Amino acid sequence: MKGRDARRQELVEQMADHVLSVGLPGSSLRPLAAACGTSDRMLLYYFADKNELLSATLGAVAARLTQLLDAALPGVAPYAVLLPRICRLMAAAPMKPYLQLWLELAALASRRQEPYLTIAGQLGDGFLAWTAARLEVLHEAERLPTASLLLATVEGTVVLRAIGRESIVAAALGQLPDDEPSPARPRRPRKSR
Amino acid sequence: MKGRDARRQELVEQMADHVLSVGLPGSSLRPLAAACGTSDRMLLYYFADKNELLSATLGAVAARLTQLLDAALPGVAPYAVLLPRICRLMAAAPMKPYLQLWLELAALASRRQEPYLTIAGQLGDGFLAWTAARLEVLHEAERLPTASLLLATVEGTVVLRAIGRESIVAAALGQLPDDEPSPARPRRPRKSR
DNA sequence: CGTTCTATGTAGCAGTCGCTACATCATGGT
DNA sequence: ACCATGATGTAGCGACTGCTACATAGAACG
Repeated sequence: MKGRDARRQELVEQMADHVLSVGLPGSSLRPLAAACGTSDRMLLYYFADKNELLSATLGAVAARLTQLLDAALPGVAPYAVLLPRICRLMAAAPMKPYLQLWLELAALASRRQEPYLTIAGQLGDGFLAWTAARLEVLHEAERLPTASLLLATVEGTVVLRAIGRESIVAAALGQLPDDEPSPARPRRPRKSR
Repeated sequence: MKGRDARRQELVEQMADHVLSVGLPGSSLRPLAAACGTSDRMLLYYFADKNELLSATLGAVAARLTQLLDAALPGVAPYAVLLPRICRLMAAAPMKPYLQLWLELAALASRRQEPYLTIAGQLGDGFLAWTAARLEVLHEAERLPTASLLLATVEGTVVLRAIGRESIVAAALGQLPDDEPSPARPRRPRKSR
């Protein structure tokens, strides 16, 4: 009885691993159960149905992502610096599973399917808050609009990278400083460090 | 014998209708066949397998999208005007089925699955070319980087709208002119204040 | 006329999907 | 000692998946 919630949490964490590695299409009950070392029968013993099970799992994934993002980029920076910085963060290997899942969520949310729409929406809000908190801004009134614009652009680079067009991302960011706000712009990064 | 290619084309167009209305998840053989008034048996008579069938269908969808986009926005405009203009175009009703499909494609492409990766990549290139052609730019060298940045931001707004966050899109575009490049910026158009 | 080729129907295969009915076993409270 | 409860296995259902084997009708062609 008391172990029940604990067991649920164990399962959720293991399912989160699985969902992150194979995504939603590979997350039917039997593979999920196998990844937990149990049976589909038991998953539906601990969870009412697949929807509840997936909601819990995606919640856990979201929590991990939040933690991962909070750990990265502790500093604050103005728009022109923050944008390429976040884009590079999103291109890093540890983010890949999350972003693949994120796109699957977005596609399902686009068809207004629950629970995906709600979960994706919350994740989006979290993203925006995280971005806004890291944005250095002259007037407070600019913070949310600027963070929104920044978030949109970052999301766009995620899509472009997903379809194998890193070149477009690079060209887009070429419009902006590499890292520190450098005034003149030779595309070659400085060799010293 | 010769009617074969014509028949294939008929089927492709009808399947394109169906895919646009229900997306890839609802596009298994039997529903697709029903939408064409035929049987799964016949689809696989005209196409080698589901992959070939889907590739052809998505190609037709891409052609329609290209036509639709070329018809819209004949004019040329600078970055700050073109961005909100394209974003508004993407928010228009006729674009919705295409963008839902686009996100599904992006999600599959993100997992490097063929033929989706290739098709999505080509669509992305088309988008970029289309954007670049409509961008008014001071120096030709800026065209591609600027169009890339614009495209990324537009794609981002598509994602944000997909997850039901039109508010974020609005905030982001609030950073930019509504249509004509007007210098001062009271958010309420034209009226007194 | 007879044959051959194209188009189509009917049936079904082996697999997966989410989900459930039923049986069993162990444990712990009374 | 008995029984209730919780945990788990086994088996299966009905629907769906992509795909195929077989049969057949009709048209084309010799």
